[in-house]
Amino acid sequence: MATELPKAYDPKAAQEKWLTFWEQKGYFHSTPDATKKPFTIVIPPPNVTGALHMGHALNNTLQDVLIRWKRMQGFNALWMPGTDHAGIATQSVVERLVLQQEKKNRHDLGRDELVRRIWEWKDKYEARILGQLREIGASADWKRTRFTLDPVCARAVRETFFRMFRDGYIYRGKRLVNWDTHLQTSVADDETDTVDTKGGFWTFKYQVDGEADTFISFSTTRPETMLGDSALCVHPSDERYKHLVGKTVTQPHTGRKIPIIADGQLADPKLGTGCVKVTPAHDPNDYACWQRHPEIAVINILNPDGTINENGGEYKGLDRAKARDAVTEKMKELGLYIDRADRDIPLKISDRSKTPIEPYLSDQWFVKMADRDDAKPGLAQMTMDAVTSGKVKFFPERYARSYLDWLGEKRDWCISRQLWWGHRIPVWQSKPMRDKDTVAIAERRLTQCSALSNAVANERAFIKLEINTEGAEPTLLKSDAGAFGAVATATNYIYVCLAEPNPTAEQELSGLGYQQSEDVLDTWFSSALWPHSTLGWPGPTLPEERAERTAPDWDAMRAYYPTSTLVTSRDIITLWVARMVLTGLYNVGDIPFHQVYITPKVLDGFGETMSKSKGNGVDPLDIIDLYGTDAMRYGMVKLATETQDSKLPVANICPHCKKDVAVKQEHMYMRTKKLTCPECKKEFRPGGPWPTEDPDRPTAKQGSDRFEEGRNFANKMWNATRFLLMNLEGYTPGPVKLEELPTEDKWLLSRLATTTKAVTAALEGYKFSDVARLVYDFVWSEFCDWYIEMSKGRLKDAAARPQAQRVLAGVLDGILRLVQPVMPFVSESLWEALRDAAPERGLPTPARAEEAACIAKWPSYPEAWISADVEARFARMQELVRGVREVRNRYQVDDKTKLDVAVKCSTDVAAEFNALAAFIGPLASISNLTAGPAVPKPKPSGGVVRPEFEAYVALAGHIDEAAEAKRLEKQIADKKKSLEGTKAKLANEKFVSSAPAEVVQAQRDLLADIEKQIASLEENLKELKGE
RNA sequence: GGGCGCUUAGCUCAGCGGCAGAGCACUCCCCUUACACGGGAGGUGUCACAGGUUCAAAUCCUGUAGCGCCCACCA
Repeated sequence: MATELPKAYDPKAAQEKWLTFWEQKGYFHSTPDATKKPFTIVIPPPNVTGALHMGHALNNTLQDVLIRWKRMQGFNALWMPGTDHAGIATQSVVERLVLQQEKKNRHDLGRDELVRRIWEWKDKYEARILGQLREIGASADWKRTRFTLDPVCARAVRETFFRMFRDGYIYRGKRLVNWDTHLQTSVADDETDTVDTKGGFWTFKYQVDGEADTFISFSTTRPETMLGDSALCVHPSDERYKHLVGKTVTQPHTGRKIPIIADGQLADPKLGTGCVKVTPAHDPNDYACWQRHPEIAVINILNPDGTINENGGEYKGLDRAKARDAVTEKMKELGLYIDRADRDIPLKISDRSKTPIEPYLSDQWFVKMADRDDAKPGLAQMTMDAVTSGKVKFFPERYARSYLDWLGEKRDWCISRQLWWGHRIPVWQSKPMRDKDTVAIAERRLTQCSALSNAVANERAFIKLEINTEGAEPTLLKSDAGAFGAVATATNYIYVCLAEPNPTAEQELSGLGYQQSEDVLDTWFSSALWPHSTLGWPGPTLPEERAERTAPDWDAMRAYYPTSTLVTSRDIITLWVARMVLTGLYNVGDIPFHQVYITPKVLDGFGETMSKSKGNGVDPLDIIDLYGTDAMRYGMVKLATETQDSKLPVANICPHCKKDVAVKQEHMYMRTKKLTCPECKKEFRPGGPWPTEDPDRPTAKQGSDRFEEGRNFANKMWNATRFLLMNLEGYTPGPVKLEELPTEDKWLLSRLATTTKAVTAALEGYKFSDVARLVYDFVWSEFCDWYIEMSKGRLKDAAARPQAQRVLAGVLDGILRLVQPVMPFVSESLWEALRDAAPERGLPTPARAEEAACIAKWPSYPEAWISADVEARFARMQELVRGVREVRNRYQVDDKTKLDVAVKCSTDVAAEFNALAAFIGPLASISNLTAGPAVPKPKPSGGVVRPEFEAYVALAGHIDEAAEAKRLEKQIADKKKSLEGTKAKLANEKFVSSAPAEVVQAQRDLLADIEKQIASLEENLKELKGE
């Protein structure tokens, strides 16, 4: 009969059981279904490097809450899971591994072998990450799992590149990029860190040509770049140098003549000597200066590995640091050295290799973002319009601004990366050609390639000429010694882009000496396509495919695109969100999602962002292990307030003696890898993202009391259900008629209806924290604390029992539904228990329960159940009960005198008690009203006892009369003060006329209340004094 | 330098015009047959600071300070 549950909820058993069950049932697999409205979320694909962290836990929990909720609401819910290949991050991890284990670098391995190793590595870590996602309860459609290098994604990437190339959005150009000399690749700005480093501030001078006695001095933090100087620059209004502008100096190391120019943006008269050297190829500001002064040269002096190249003359081959010393030394020898001062300089460091970044001029591919002259849309503007028009909405709204501001700059997007791991750029490039005739010949040759011509005719290949004869495009310039000014070298190219792999055409191209670009695409290029590439875009692309548009993937695209909500973190609004909107509009002609919810950030206990490099991360699996998945999820939902970031202080739990050892900030900064337990004095390694185990020292798990709330909550529901199951003997389903129910039932149903409505509204507004709070308060403070207590009496009464059982089962049913999106495991466990005992249940009319909570219908209750009147009466009753308890607790009143309370306290209250006669039965069963020690004894007083019970207290005679009198007097004085304030308020005409009627009424009630209280207190005081 | 947040109880955070709140921690009482991951009661606050608007400000406005994040920049 009644199932007997264990006394406490065991999260581990439940988790394993339900994960398996859900999967077997296939609840989370979605297929296109015309009868249901779709609700789609694509996961922000986690990098295949490393493990999940707290940020993932937060982000994915929230997505899962939305998906589970919408699924219950009857939507065709699809949560598309997957992972990202994360170009640099992944490649450098594997490169490092290979270097450690085999002492080989990537060039030793070769491209194919390295890529093969990375795939191997990826398979392993992807499985781990997906496993972790599954463990946090993610109800994703695992059958659709995607990876950004999957064939479906590759196809979409290639198609996008092809179209953009064809439409003139993608071009090749030279840019100063952040060059990682160690990994020999460019890295994005966000993949660098800027750290203050001790450096120097050198001042040198050059002699002005033709004027033996005239010198001009300048300062620099990087003397070695003097080898690449192509000008000196002063401020145009700087009187000190005005007469020198237009003259030249001879750079002593290279013998190059360089001009003195004036540029108001580059030179700051107040800084240093007011004169600055210009190295366009190795400094972003100088590069910008060159763009304003194209007459000066751009001289690259570095090899990709960071050594000086042939442009550095005799310094060729030297490492940067050695070159710096040598260059400085030479200046000393020439008597051109002035001084050197210590200075902290901001040094850009590559996130991946931890080596200094070198600004470096190189060939890159770009996506043009600016407006266009032709009819085609400007990509940035188009992407902005999607948000300004309200088609894509941000929650919280303010984040739309970061999006718009960034796009507003319309800066071109550099999409090439000098890596091996990623989508290779599908462009074949000719050798540079000197003149137009050569180009014409080359063009003609291309037309003789049959496979290629065929592809061109089918719009599956595109040929583009890049004519630079006029020097329109910046090229790497080397000025001849003794002359300055740009000498444009003619560099004409033919580029061929293939829309899909085409071995024959590729063979033809290579026969003509064309080479495929070595570069791969920026990871964000493939992530940008995620919402549509994972759904099968571009669908049929070949003519024969287009003829029959029946491919299943194409159906998915039509069924689920645009997706509903994107849940992501604020720091990739520009890198990712904006670009998804861009490619969605460009490729599909529609936005990728309707709403973007930006999650808060989980910070460490000291308010800093968690990161691997800081070593302050927390492993969600530690939390799950200690408190259970539901508790972890509840904690995440609870902290997701209006994007208020939230600190998560943690303690290491000593693996030897289980004592909590607080994490200190210095552990983090020093990356402490060893701690001694203050309790058992044994050593352990603090918890955190350490890559390997330490055999000598076990690693501590990390805990945080912030997850206790969720754990306790799960247990509370568990036991509430347990209580019900113990009292379900003889249960019969039956409809519930509100008007026939006792007040406490009406109250409970009113609260249930209110809560359900509020929870639904909170979910709709992405107010996750409210969801957790609302459910918690209703379950704990209302259902358990009051209703269950009051039901105990009725369950013993044969007449009242059936009704009480139905209400209990019905409300619990609603609770399990409400809590399911947040705490699916405990909900499912209790759903099962309840199903066995009361398969038919529910309010107002019972029905057979669904086979699982996760597919149960989302609840909603009649609006008519919500009654302010009932809730107010119940609230007053609670107040009275609390008053009684307080008196009893403070003065240790025994059971026998309990009734006296009602009689001896002020007559008004007694009357109220009588008016609430309907509650007397239920009241009696609230344990604390009936139980209590037999012997009354006085207790030290403190605080305020509700005035309505003062009479009783006085009569009880168990008190320190002098102290009580004093306390009463103070209370009376306080009350009088507050009475004056309220009177003044009500006497104020402006208040009475301008405040809302209910507010004024509340003040009047308050006034009356205070007056009554004062009278009562004064009465008590009199009695106490024996007057 | 530009932008966006934050500052409320010992800790972590809600509240965002109308009698200062929750969880944890703390004090006292209670192993009352759902739950000690529990029950009952209690204490705890110049709502960062300074001005202003308002009958009324933790809440709105202005400024100041401290903290955090993003973006630019620092020869």
